[in-house]
Amino acid sequence: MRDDDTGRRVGRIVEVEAYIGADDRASHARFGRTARTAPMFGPPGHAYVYLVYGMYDCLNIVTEPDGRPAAILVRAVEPLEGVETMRAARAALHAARRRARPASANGTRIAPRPLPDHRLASGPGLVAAAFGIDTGWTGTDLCRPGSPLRLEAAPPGESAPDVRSTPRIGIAYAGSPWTERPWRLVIAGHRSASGPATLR
DNA sequence: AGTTGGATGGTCT
DNA sequence: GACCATCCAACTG
Repeated sequence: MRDDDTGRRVGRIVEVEAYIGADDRASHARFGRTARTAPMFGPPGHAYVYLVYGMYDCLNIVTEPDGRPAAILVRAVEPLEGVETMRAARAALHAARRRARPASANGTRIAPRPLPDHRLASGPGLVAAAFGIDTGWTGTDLCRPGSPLRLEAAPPGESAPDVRSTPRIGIAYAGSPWTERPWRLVIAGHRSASGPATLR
């Protein structure tokens, strides 16, 4: 959840990916400890946020003890509270993208279908956009009570979700066996998971 | 419903 | 100078 004067935003993490160790050829840590990846080397429970494709920020949770590079990429979140704040935060991104692309050849533009609440944060770049997270959040303690950005336990009594594992997304460059490692974890069939409906 | 190409800038060789 | 832990509009069928 994000809990500060920008508006309280709460969501349930429904999809993550694990990047573990310097030998993981899909991990940023494959280059060793650099200025960018230093946060991955610990301490655990803190945020590692990076910019990808020049436009999208991605939120990671550092996992292993100090000195060992590992993190969990938060790929999708089910919005629970602060939906309007998330929508507004995403609007800025939308506007920027629309500016970047010229109108179609005949000049018409089809109005995009309104985005349903459950799809507001269904992708790693969208999670960061909806929660207003950028690289400046790197190092934030996500486990400290009262932190403006933090993890909370699931509500007590909530039944354990049906979690499925698949290969990780967008890492073809890593090669075998890293491309096949089943280190993407999703709540089975969840409508807020990333990707087209047919792949959820 | 599935595919394609472009935006965009930090990071690493 | 090449690549990229992405996303969406605009295509095709």
